[in-house]
Amino acid sequence: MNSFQPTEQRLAVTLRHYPAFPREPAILVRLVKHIYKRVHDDANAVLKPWGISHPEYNILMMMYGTEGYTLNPSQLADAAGEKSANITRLSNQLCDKGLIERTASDEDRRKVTLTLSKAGLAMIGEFLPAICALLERQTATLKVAEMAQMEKLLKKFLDQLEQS
Amino acid sequence: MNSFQPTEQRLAVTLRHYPAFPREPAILVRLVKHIYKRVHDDANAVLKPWGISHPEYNILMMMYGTEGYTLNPSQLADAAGEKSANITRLSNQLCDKGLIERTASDEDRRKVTLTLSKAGLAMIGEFLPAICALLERQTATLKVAEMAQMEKLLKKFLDQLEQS
DNA sequence: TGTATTTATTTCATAAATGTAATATCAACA
DNA sequence: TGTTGATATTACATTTATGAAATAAATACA
Repeated sequence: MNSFQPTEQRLAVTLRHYPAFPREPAILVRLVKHIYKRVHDDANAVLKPWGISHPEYNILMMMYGTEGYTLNPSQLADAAGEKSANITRLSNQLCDKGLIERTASDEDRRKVTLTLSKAGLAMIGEFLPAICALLERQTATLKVAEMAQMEKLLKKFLDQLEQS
Repeated sequence: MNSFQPTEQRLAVTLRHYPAFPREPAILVRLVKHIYKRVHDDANAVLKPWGISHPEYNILMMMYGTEGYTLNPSQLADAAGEKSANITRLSNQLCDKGLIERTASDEDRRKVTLTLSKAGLAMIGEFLPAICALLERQTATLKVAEMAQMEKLLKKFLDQLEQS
């Protein structure tokens, strides 16, 4: 019934061929992949009317979530989970669209300061209702306690990933 | 201490700016993104000695997990969660490397049959121990019950994503 | 049979992501 | 002060992913 079944089915066969294969970890990794792809596609679809992509949205939201709407590329890379080369490209795009502004920092001239522009702030105000609706829809059947539980478990998973 | 903190911190500020923003759903989506990136990078690193990428690995494993090691591109797209254009490119690469074979189907000549080659099967046998070790490491701190719980919750999440 | 529809796959143009190297500034300290 | 090493950012080349259109075979059915 769901898109995961073909994947899960193949894992069962894999286990018959290779019994040492760790089923649970593999299931989790594959579920995460499926979910990520879906979430990514959905976000792109919702954002299309504003002409921005999901990664661009993430950048904008990380700036929106920063006091003063200002940070520099390396902080942005951390917050958005993108590599620095991607940050350069994405912030160029957003500059071209007039949504953020780039200025050289005075104290440390290696640094660059990125700030949300008025237009960027305005656009966020426009698409946020659609994004909120999407997020609500995507989790409509999940109970609050389930989401909290998932958050806890995913954080533990991420922690372990980063240590290993 | 972990890479998610900057992201979570920004979500807190976002909520002050825009209280209607659904915190839990947003947290989950961002955790999934972080986890996926990490898992993807780790797998690429482990597979590098064999000269294959994570998506190529996924293709090979979906074939390994199929009776007769044979399927056609559209089944493969479903199982691997890749778009069909990607399947063409990836299966071309794997053909070039001699890991899979492509033949025209007799019953339905629109279809193409992809089969794991002897070399492909052999390579899987070689890298599986390293992959198993990776999966075990990545989930070392997770208890069996926690993984089972996460599987259940992630499946429910994915189901909802696909219906909305 | 002939025509229209649907399904399977690929091609091609474009966009997105990544790794590596290059550039520039800063900090430390002899 | 000058030199060294570290850090921040960007540029460039390459790989990877995607969407949309093209091709070709199967199916439905008038």
